[in-house]
Amino acid sequence: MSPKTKEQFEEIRHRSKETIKQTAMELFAHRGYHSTSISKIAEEAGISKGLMYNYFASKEALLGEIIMEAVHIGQYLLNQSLEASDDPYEQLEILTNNSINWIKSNEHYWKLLTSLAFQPDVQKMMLPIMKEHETAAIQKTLPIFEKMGLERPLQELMLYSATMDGVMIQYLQIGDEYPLEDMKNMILERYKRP
Amino acid sequence: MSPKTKEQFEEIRHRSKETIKQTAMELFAHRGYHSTSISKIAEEAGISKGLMYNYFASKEALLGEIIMEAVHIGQYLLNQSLEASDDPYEQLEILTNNSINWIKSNEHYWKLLTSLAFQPDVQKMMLPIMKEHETAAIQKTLPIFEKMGLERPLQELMLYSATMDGVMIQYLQIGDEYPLEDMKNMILERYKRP
Amino acid sequence: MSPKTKEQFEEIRHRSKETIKQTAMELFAHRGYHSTSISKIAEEAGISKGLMYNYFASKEALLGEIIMEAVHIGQYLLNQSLEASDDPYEQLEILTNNSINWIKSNEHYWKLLTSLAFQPDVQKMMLPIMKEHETAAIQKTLPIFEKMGLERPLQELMLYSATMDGVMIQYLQIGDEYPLEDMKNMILERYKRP
Amino acid sequence: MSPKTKEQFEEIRHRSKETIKQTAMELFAHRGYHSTSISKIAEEAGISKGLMYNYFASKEALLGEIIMEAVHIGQYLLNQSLEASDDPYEQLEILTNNSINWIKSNEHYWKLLTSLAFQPDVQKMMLPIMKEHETAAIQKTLPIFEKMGLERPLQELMLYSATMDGVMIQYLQIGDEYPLEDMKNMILERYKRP
DNA sequence: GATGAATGAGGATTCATTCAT
DNA sequence: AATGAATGAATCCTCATTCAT
Repeated sequence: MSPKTKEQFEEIRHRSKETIKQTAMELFAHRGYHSTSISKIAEEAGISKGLMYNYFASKEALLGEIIMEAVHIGQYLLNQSLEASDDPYEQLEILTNNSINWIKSNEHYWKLLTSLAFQPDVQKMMLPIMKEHETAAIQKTLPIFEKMGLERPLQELMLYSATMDGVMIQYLQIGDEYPLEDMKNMILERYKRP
Repeated sequence: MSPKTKEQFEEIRHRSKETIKQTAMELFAHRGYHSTSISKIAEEAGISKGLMYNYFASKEALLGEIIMEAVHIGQYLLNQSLEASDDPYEQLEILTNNSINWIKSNEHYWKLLTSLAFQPDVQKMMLPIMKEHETAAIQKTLPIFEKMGLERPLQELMLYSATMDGVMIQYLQIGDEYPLEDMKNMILERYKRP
Repeated sequence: MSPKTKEQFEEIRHRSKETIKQTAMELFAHRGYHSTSISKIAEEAGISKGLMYNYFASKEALLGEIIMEAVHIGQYLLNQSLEASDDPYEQLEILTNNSINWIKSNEHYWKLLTSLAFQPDVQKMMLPIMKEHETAAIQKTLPIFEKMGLERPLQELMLYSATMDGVMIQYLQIGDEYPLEDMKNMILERYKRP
Repeated sequence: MSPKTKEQFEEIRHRSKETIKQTAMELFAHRGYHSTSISKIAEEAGISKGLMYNYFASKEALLGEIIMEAVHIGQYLLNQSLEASDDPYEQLEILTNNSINWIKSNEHYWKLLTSLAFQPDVQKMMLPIMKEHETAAIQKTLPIFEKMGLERPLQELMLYSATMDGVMIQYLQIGDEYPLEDMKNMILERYKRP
């Protein structure tokens, strides 16, 4: 008889949103953003098409929230790595380890993000967010290479970042056969304390 | 007025196909595969929608031919680099230079290819081709690193390849501000004749 | 803390219904019946969507009640005008004045009613009510023109009514720039005591 | 074997567009703009839903073209009436006759236009067109009342126009039982040569 | 009385593809 | 070879209405 409390509604909303986001993320990652229909998401999430729109204003908005979540995780990961130590060599090792571990256990996210990063029509929406995030990431990461006393720290950072990107991308393409650990060790070999 | 010979017809057909492929490629690269309609391609190429289907069985087939072309160019590039010298250090330098130059002057192709490579729905179609090509490329490139006398030539090749991929991808994302030459030099620095 | 009496419940219920009706009426008038969603009405009225259905069986029923209210006001207006005098010239003057004043101070109602009156899909529902009301109105108004001793009182009534409708409609379309008073005076000029 | 000529395509296009416009106009008039779905129009016109969009960019664009057509007819009617004579009394008589005859034989158009004129959401689109047309109509019609030597020609024009609107609207509501001819004669009675 | 989550039918629109000429 | 009209399935999205609490 008594109506549901605000907290109950809050709880329901939260759970539904998370379910939808999770389902959508996996589908987007597996089949591509454009090739995943709202119908499919709803079906897979076990809800009605209409309910989607109770939680997300549009397919694009849903994607937006998923991306934001990934960006925030990325930021958290970076911050955590930097805070774990003051020594640049350790920082880089931790950052590299964290990144690779995170990728390994969250392939979905990265499959999705890379697929989006290269789709021109989606880029328009992601680009501002990504650019901002990237700038912040560079500013935070650059000190590592500066403290290492390298000659051209920015270039070193860029090469490190390109290599990490390349490795991750190839891992995503190839799968578990990819010698991720070997690659990681070879990368870290380069930035060893002299 | 003279009736066209079979060769002339072939020639016309070939040129039309090239025009369409070129147009489609640019549109795909600029706007994304899914966001580019057959109508738009036909319009841009100055032909009718119907004629498109005279040349290509489907939108997917058109995409397929574009991809194949890129793959062949990649193979040609690799072969050329390898044939230019017997010395592994020179070979790698030439290969690296060729790759980077080719990317710089054919951004369209690579934007498209990378965008496709990460779209799961397109991957299904590309993957067999790409896998085969990749295997062939590894077989051809591996000797370079072997001849260099490196400890683990395959891993070195994979890291080289990942780094090149990462650099190219970042260049495509960032554009002319990206220090492509710097990156190239830093990469080659690593594989210097001892 | 005293339990509410039946009358108090009735009173609360009545006030809630009035609030909803008023809100709905303004939204319908401003944005159109089809373009106004139940959600919007509920939100604007500060209640839940579900509660709406506690008061009104459907969107159509809500509309129906709004229309009925307007019809009743029209009837009241007409009766009041007729009762104010026995002299037909005075009666017509009062009726004309009342009508115009009422329109001026209740634009919402009339905007809505005219918009509805011309929407074929709504007409089906309104028509019986309107027809009945119209017949009653004619029966009540006709004596005015008969008492004036005009040759063809019914036709005179119809022309009067058409003119009033036209004036009101143009006023609703044009707004305060419309010379409503001038029009009124010109109309009354025609039905002056000889 | 030979492909269709440009003229043939032109002809087909023209016929299809007209069919769609005609069908849509009748449906809009009978059932209301919002209550008429593209599906229904296509079905009634005997074509596929998709074809609609080959000819009209959207439902709204289709409506727009129908409205423009009506506006042009109105302008033509007015011009023709004015050109038929120099005598204002004759001009008004011809205009009145023309208007009423046109309404009688084109109920659809006027049902649609009046229904649209009062739907707030459609108004946004129609208003600029209608306003412009109205201003032009007033400028053309005003001289009639001026030449008649009436005291306040603009007001007379407005009352005439309101009356005509009212008569037409009531005719549309009531149908053939409405004494259209009587009304017309009574109106013209007022503007008789002294 | 009261809430808002959930439904699902229906609507506008897009687009790869076919086909008569 | 060439055209573009025509199709219809699929897509995103809206919204009146129901219902468990």
